[in-house]
Amino acid sequence: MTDAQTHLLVTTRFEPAAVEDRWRTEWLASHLFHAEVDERRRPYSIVIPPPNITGNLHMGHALNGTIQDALTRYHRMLGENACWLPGTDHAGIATQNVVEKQLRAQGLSKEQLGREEFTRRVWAWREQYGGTIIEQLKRLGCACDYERERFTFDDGYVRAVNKVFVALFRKGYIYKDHYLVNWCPRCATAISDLEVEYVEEAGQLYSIRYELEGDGSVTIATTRPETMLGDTAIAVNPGDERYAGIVGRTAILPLLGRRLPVVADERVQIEFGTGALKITPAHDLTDFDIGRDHGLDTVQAIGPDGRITEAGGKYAGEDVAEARKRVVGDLKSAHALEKAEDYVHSVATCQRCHTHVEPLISLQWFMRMDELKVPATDVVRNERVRFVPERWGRVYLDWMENLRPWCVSRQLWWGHQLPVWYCEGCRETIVDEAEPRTCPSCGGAAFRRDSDVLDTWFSSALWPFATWGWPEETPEVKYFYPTSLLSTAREIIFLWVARMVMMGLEFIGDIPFSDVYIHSVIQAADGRRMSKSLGTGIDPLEMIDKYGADATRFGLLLMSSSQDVRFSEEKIAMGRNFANKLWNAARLVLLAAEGVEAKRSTVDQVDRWIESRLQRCVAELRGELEAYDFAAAVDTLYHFVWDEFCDWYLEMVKVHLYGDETAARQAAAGHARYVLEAIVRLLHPFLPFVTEEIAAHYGKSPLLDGAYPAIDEAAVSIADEAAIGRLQAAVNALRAYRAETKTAPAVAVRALFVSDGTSGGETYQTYAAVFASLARTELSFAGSADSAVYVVLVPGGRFEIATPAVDTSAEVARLRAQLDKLAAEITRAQKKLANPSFVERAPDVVVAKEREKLAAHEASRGELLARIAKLTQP
RNA sequence: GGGCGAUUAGCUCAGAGGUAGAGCGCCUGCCUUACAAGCAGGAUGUCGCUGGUUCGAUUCCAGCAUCGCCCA
Repeated sequence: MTDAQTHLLVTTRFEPAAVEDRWRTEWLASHLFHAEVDERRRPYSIVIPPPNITGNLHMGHALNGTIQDALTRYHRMLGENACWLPGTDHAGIATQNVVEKQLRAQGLSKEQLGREEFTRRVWAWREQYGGTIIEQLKRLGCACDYERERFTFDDGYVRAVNKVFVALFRKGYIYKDHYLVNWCPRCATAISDLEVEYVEEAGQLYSIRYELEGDGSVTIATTRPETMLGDTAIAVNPGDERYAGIVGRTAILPLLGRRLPVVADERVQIEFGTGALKITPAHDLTDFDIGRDHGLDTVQAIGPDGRITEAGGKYAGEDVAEARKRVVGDLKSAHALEKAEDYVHSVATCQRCHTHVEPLISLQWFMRMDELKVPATDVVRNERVRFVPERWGRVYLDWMENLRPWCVSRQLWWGHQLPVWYCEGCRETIVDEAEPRTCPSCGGAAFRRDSDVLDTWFSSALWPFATWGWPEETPEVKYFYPTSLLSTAREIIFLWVARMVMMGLEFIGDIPFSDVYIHSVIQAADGRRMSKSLGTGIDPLEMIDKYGADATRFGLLLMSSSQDVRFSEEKIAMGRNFANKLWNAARLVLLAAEGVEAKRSTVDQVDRWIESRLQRCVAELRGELEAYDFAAAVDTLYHFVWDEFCDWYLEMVKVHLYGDETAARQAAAGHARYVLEAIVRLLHPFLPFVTEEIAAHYGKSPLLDGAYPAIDEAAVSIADEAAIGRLQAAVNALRAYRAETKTAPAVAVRALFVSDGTSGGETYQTYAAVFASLARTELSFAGSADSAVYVVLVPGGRFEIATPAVDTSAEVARLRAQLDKLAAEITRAQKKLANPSFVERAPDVVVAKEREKLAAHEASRGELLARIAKLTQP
């Protein structure tokens, strides 16, 4: 016996930890996951949605990683040239915040260090911690092409970003403008709409009276009274009769005395508050639009530091909260405050630091989306880019329709600095990929670079092609682009997916991926969001430690769904149990089939049956994978392996494996090996470690280099399935009989089969040994039935069981109970068939099936009645 | 305010126009020589409510209720 076989023999429990470490090392050392351009093979490529370098693996990453890995391995085994490219995102604000926090702990600020030194520190931080999440993906078993790992801030990537910026600028899509942006006073930068989180807060709705010049007044309602310092008009809806008379008049701003025109605008909601709206163009988007359309003044009352500006008169320098208090107090004193009611409203906050966001007019760089979004909308509408589940395609389209210009500049130090220079001589703006030597306008040679950096998503948008080496014309771009799939979380639809599609179409002239799979959000077990701050997060690495990576992957896939799901540790435990089951099945087969090669055999009906079932399993599985239905795929395999292969096939085949006939033993062992090897390959994309470990025992590792089992329709046999199905039903009936009659496990039962003239008996005769082994029942097929007092109905007839100690009344009760059930079924079927509408309008197959059922039940009832009559004879 | 999704066994979730399923948990019996992370057997449901379509609805449609998510 070899060492490997000894190991098999003694390891009755699969221990993941050591096995996983060994294979991970082996796979990486042998460059198994690396893919090269190969025109002769069909490419299958995935670029990972790059996690932040500040990130740690959470459940979402783990699920997404498992999905991408399963698909990568699956396609690789289908013979495609699969490449899954990993990498990370430099994550502007997030990373800057992390490093600033670290500096603060040392009593330092980034201003003290200066930009250059600060950037150097961030790079140092990145060197130390930025690779964490990629290492964690390795623990999950992810078959990424780690040799191709990219970072959104590596040198080549910077070139791609600059090239894109310059090109879009030259096309006129990128421009500089004063516009209202979301400003985070704490982060001191503009942030995008998508980085704003709306939080319900208890506040107050203030009604403030503005006197009109001449006579009268108008009352407006606002939740932010301090913004009145920036008011430049009052607006009412033109259809609002209450205010028809005041349009065109002038109101006086309380406290400051500024004169405000009263304008009419459709955008004012008649129902809200009093129906009259104060207009603060510098601090509200609707007001900004109204102001622009009516040519109103813009007064910036709140500055970038979140404090009242000089325009706010005596309130200048106060922060927003203080100013609100004082303004309200002063309004009260001036009798301009009519009322203040409690009011719950949603407040814009910064997703990163939860500071209240101030809409602020500011000079920023914008990107116009009007032209770019047209083709990007088309490709989703005509399904060249397909969303799964498809409803997310509509979400994408809705968002695209309402796109506003994208503010791409950020006032940060960590990020892609704009490729924009200003001539120190003539103030000329020069946009180019490299610093200019001389000013094209004045010939000067001194420049100042724009200090802003680009929104992180500007660079992420290039990920599907910049990762393959663009703007170089690399073979990779040609071969692996468009990629096959982007698998991601739903919030990413806006952040990345949409922008990747626009950029891909613009710069490569083709879609970045054909499929977009949006995976489930995994919530905490109690239905809350999984989050570190709530303490509801569960670390996938802990699950890997506890149950193994295979089990974690299996559980996550089982949880995945087309909707949100709650985390279920039970499902991971199922994965562990399943891996263990597979391991033990492999032990049985490999030890029993020692020295026998895998060899398909069709002599035995049981062998043909499992082959037929295997084919159905493969067909089902393939369909489910094509549909990205991972939970179903994993469930299909689970039940095939456990219920059919282990519980039935292996149990039945033991008769031969442990039997005396060499030929039958060899055939059975060869076929069992053949099926086991197919199963191992089928499971490999989901449970890579345990399957590799098993395959190594018969010298077929690495599995990735092998083929995925193909469908062989010819091997599906309805007749064999029917025959073995009857055998299973008969064994089940005998087991139920044993349980009902409390027959001790050690007691063998003797049963006489009496045929009802239909098929079934032949199989029972052939597999009498199976009954002995699975139901501890010795069958006979000839003899007298007279002594039989117990009856077990089975397909094709009945078993009559003679037992020395006959309990007639118990048996009659048992049969009567069966009779009751049958009677209910018969009544139901009769009723249905008696309904003329049913017989006329239901499909013929359905009616025929109902008739068959009725006939079968009536026959069984006959059997039962006869036995009861016999038993109750005096 | 607009949109999307959910409501099925004690729990977590599948499912499908034709007699309701899985895993876990529960009950009974088994350390049967692959596996007690196992084997065999068993119990459990007005499929959220109200209407409609249909021969037939838990499944399709409408409305309602409750919960969740996204967008504003």
